Amino acid sequence: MQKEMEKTSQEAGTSGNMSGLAVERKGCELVINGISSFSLYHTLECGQTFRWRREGDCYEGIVRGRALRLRQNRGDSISVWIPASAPDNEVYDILSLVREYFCLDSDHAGVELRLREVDPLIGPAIDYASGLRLVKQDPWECLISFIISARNRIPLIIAALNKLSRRFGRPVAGPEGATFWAFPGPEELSRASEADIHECGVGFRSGYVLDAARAVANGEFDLNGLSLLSLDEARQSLMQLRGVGRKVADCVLLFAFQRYEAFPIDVWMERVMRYLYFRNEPVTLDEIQTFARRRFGDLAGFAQEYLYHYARNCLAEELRAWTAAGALDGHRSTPVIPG
DNA sequence: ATCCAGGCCATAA
DNA sequence: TTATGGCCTGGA
Repeated sequence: MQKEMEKTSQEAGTSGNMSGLAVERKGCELVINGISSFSLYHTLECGQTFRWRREGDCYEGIVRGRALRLRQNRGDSISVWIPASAPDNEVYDILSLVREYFCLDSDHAGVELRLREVDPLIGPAIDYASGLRLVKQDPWECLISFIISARNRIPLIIAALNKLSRRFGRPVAGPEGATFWAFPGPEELSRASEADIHECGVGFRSGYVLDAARAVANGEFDLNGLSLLSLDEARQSLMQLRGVGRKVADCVLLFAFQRYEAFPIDVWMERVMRYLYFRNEPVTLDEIQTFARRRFGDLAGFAQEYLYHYARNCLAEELRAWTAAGALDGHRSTPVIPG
């Protein structure tokens, strides 16, 4: 096993991106050192995912049907729980899963550096959440998650996704005898009735979820095929699904298909962009989109996550006061006419 | 109580 | 093509 890990470390170090991961197996955990700028907290609590949960100083979740438990160590290092008696090949699978999901081999410090260079205003957001990485989510779970996110709140979204998993997903053995519930696949969900889904707290989006499940399950909608399309084509394709508009489509493309040029704009992003970049200028949503793509280019998605997370956690009061003061009135494409 | 929260859809001009 | 109202739900 030690040899296998050394080999892994070497491969990572010579893979062309100089990631230089060093992996070590220690009893029940796999320690991964030398990650290029990594914060488990910011990565899992910035809002891109919904189903990871914090347990003490660990985060637990399911990736590709496997239960994972992770902990951040000092510096850019994490530990991954592994069964003490796991054979080498299983440990290797877990390592591969974590590496891929968190994109551990990417030069994230370089991403942060480039963003700071192209935009001085984003500095504070990166200072606050340095190590925030975009993860590689399962496209199906990501799609349903963001359909449910429409006109909804995070605690309710989480509750709905967990209920769906508990009811329609498969149980997965986790650390220390714990049971995790995998998110149900399109086939499993397509066998549910709209009433079943509604009972999970999905609300008026229940029909959208069931439609999507059926379309994907019967092959009418090719989710994996999206990776072959251009960003615009893939977005148009996703938006043919009921319940999927521009914002939800961009979230799926960014979080599941690594289309880092995507820049999803929700109410928080609209507020923070107007506040930081267009303080007293009238701009439309489209103009904000265009501005972001031009300024951040192929790193727009990263910029979006830093700004979104920063806005919610650091600027909430400021933004509330600003909008309450009527700052947005008259600064949209169509001014509100009283009376 | 009324309002609103990580949008989208169906109408209407 | 762009502007409005309504929508499950539950917490303030």
